[in-house]
Amino acid sequence: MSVSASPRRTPRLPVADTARDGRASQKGQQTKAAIVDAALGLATHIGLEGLSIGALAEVAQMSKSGVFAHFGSREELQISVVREYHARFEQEVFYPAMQAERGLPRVRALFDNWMKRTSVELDSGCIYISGAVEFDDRPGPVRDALVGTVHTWLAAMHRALAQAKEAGHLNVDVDVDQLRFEIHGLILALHYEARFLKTAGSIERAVRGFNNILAAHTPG
Amino acid sequence: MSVSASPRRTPRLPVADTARDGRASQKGQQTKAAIVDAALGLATHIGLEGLSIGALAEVAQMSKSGVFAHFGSREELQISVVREYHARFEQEVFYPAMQAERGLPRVRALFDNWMKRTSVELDSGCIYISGAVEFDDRPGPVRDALVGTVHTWLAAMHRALAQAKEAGHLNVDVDVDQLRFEIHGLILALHYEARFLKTAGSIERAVRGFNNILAAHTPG
DNA sequence: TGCAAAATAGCACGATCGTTCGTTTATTTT
DNA sequence: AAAATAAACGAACGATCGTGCTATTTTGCA
Repeated sequence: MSVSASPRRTPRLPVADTARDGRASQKGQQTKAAIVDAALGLATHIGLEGLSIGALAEVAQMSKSGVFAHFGSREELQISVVREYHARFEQEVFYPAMQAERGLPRVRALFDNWMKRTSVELDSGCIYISGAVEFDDRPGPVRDALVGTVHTWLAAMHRALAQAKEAGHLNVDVDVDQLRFEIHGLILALHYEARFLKTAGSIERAVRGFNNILAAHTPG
Repeated sequence: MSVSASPRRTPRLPVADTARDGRASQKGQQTKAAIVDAALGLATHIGLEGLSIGALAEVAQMSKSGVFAHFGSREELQISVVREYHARFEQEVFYPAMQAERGLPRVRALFDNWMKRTSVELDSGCIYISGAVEFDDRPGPVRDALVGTVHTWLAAMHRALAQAKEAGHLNVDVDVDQLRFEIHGLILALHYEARFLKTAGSIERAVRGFNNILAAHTPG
């Protein structure tokens, strides 16, 4: 029987079945993971929209239909990529920073990791940024997934800032949302100028910008 | 004789011949202008990469080949769009601001117009930003055209800031490049949060950010 | 070891892509 | 007016796209 012989029209949705039971080593899961890994590599270079199943199959050394069967639709593939990116972002940026103590240290750690990721991936690009451009007025589940994960991340940043304020590391009158907005701008400028314009010293500019912002809002 | 019976291989290059002589009203020029206008409208919504000759022909109510003949290649079409966007950007943002007096007033005018453009075009998008994502690691003439016009604009902003410093409107120790970087970040954050995340109040955030930056670098 | 199920391949489809070519229609020049 | 040039069209090309089928192979379990 065919894999895609589901009721009809509905595109299969194999999705979040990362082995509900103990053994997660059904062959399929691990090839799917490999495909998503390759897809992420492609998507960071050419964007979620540029990601094609044919090119992906070539990279993964599989047939188009073999790749396709794992997702049921291109959209589902894109969403998987977004989720994978989110997971790695969390792993590289968020969790390590949570080991820094609450308040300014943690805020600094978050920003540092964020910046590091943005500048390390200068030859691969950030999906949160490229995806924003590709899906800013293209409604649908991919956009929803993107918005969701970005919101999650920005909310984490917000929380860290709010805690810094509570801890007295920031002035009492500081507007946390405003701070978050300005910090976000620094990252975006870093990404734009370093990756697109190839302007030297962008990382240092971002760091200085961050310090400028903090200086304006820290007591003393 | 056929229009496209040129030497062979070389894609025609009608390009920058906006009527070297007096009368610029060769029929072709004005349809080309109309096509570029329509192309710009499409490109701001779906990006330079999303721009297809088929879709453009439909919008322009012409045949695909009729549209194509005006450019000789898709790349040349994209470049034409970049140039047109640049021209309008200059007209809307740069020139009006040059009537404000040198120094801080002009800097403010430039930022205001830039912001206005970024937020007015919230449903259409900025090609300098979407193009940066689409062409950040895709070398070629389109990328070159984009980088060139963006540099031109950022240099203009830089100049205005330098003049403000000379005029004593900014502290003598201020780093103009740093300021420009941070201001650029505010615009990018505005574009990202307002257009993609649809966060309310982003414009006010950008304005406040701008004032914060200036406050940190103005005397008194 | 055998068998059902899952995973992958193969092939074909309709659509759309950029581009080429030959022809026809408009416009301009003589 | 005719002759010459420019502009626009229509059809076709090879490629690639996502997706739908049907086989075939591989896998995991009895």
